[in-house]
Amino acid sequence: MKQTYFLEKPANFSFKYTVFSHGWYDLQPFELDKENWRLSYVFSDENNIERTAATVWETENTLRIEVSGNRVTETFKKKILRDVRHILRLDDDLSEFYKLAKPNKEFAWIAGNNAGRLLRSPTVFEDLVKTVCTTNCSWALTKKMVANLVEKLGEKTVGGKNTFPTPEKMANVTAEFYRAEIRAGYRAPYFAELAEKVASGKINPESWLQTNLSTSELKREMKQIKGVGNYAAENLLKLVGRYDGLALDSWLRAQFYKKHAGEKVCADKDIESFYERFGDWRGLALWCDMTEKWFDKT
DNA sequence: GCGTCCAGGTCTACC
DNA sequence: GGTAGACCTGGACGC
Repeated sequence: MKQTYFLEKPANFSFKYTVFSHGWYDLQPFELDKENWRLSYVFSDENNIERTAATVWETENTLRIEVSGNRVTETFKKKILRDVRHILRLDDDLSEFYKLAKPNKEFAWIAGNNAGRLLRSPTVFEDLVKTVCTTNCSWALTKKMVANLVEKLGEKTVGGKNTFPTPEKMANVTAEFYRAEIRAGYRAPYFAELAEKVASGKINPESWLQTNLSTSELKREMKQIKGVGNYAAENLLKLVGRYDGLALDSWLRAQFYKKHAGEKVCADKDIESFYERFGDWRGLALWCDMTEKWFDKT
């Protein structure tokens, strides 16, 4: 049985540019059908009792959401729609960023294509765990670690798909489990500690979405978590809507050298000054600039 | 087949 | 505060 829901597409929104904004679409429980441009995700309700896979795609004026599996309750339906809004960042206002991008010849395409919304998970906790999985390893290993988390700790839906594990579920296994089963290596004790702290309420990553802390204070708080350094914190900041950090990693640096420095290595401060004109939006400007070519293939 | 390098870094000890 | 070295994994590459 399938049920279909609809959400209105906001102005200045591009489904493809949002889904393809970074590698998250490639990490479970996301799944992208690139041929038909349909994004799937496995949702769970507030109490992690009801679970279902849903597929989102765009029509002319709307986003269509098809939910498979058992009939969902009205409360769960509302949560799925709320999560879709969150994931696709339908309520983000990028008009100020587009105003800065438009006059720049190299950046005008961003506003022209409604790019800049970065796909994210329904919870900050999930984005936090996934971000730690991206550190100091290849993308292939990141995918493997995330897949292991979902397959070995997630809850199964009627259709056989798994959710991303809850903090409680992750707190129930040991560091040795993360090392042996998730193949997390030195990150193993970090995951065990993080899950315990979130499950017990000692830290609340979801509060980062609405905190009154300044960006530098929030970054400091994020870096208190083992496994979260400068890059990881700045990446997370982008996912909670703060773009003043560049989140430079080896891939971004290499792309910048190629595009703007004639293949020569330059200092991070040179990269920073290149995007200074974008003020608090500089991290997003850098990311869009470095990923522009991705969209040639879509 | 084997050894080495390195990839979407971070932590800790030491200065 | 700045820096060197250790830390897991697994794919790519050279031999």
